[in-house]
Amino acid sequence: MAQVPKPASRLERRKTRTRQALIDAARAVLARQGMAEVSIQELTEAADVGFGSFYNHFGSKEELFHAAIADVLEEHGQLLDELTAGIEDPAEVFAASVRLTGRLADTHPQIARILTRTGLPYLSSDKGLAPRALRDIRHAMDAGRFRSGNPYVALAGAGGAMLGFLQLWIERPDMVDASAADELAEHLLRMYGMNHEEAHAVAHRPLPGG
Amino acid sequence: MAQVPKPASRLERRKTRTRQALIDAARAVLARQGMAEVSIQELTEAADVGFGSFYNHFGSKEELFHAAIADVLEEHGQLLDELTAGIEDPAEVFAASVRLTGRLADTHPQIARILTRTGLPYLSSDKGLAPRALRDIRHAMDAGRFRSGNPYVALAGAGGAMLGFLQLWIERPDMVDASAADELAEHLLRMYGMNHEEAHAVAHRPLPGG
DNA sequence: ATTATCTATAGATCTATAGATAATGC
DNA sequence: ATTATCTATAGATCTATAGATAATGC
Repeated sequence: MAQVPKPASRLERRKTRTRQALIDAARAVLARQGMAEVSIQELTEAADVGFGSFYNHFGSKEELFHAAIADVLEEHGQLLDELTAGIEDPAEVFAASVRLTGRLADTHPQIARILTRTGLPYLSSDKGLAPRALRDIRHAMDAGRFRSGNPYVALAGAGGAMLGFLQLWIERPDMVDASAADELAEHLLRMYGMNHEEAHAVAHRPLPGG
Repeated sequence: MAQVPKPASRLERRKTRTRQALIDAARAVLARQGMAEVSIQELTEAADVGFGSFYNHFGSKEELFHAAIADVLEEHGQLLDELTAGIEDPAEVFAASVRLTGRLADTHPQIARILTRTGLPYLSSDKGLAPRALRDIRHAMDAGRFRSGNPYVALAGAGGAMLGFLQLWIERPDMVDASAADELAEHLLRMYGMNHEEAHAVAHRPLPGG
């Protein structure tokens, strides 16, 4: 579902469709259960694709799941880029990303579940969400909005806290809501050195995209 | 390895030993690879136990891995309880737990790896580390050391940040060290409402147990 | 003519159980 | 005599490939 340059020939398009059907099936599985509890057979059936076609696209189940996770991370990363494109204050860009990602448990439960299940090891990936978050943190540090420090450590902390928050929301939906995501953003701003007032203000400005 | 009342008869002791051998083998596997990539056969061989004995103790691989994770969480939870037993200030108890847990990547790499691989879903478990962390957070809130709020949300954030930190240390050991764990604790204290000075002080007091 | 997809299957696991063996209890 | 462990194996998957079919390109 992550956006890609349009395929050239009809043959290419068919190939892409088959591949995406497999990825979509893998995403559905990832949101529900572990990658272990599914056979390639079941995946191709869910994708409505012949069993043998699987090997035209992926060498193993792991490869498919990896592609599916990359697809999810890229999709959400692009969405965040679009929604925050108009924001000037780099601290607010970061805060808005946190608030929007925190809301995923409600707005895009599939993505939220995939993130909590598989996200941690991707916090130091060079594709998807991690490099974007790193960029935003660096911008905020350079602009003097965040106390400067090691941006990787900052990212690991913020990203981990985000995943913990989503995990809680998914497991105990009665205990968390969208305003809690705003508070999480506020907390993280404070963690990066902002004072209480300003952190509160920045984390409660109007949010793009609803 | 988590401590248990001593077994009664010699028969009981033998049974316990077999069970623990399986759990230890599972822990070694969990630190290295996913639970999927190992057969029961390989686990019993690693434990030096007859294949059939597995089913005397566990109904499935998942059951064994669950027991192994509980074992790890309980072991580290007990260690933290012992080491922080002499600390009066509840904020310092919390900070010391964070600092000690952050150091696991260096002091107990197996435990650290197991936590990053499997810890997130156990953040709302009622056994192991989660209930202890919740207790400490509540104490600190009751004592007015932390700004009060929803302790579950606080735990999810802190626990997630911890896991992200361990993940980073494991993957990029050049980028993190023990003092970074102290800074993480300081950041979390700030997140819970402490001012900069005091957070710094509390997160840098002498640490029990080395 | 080329390329992707589909169907069918051989061979390789892997799990769960049955029955035999060894250790402990009394 | 009882209980746990061990060995061996039947049956059930599951993966990877070979060969046939269908769709597209030229």
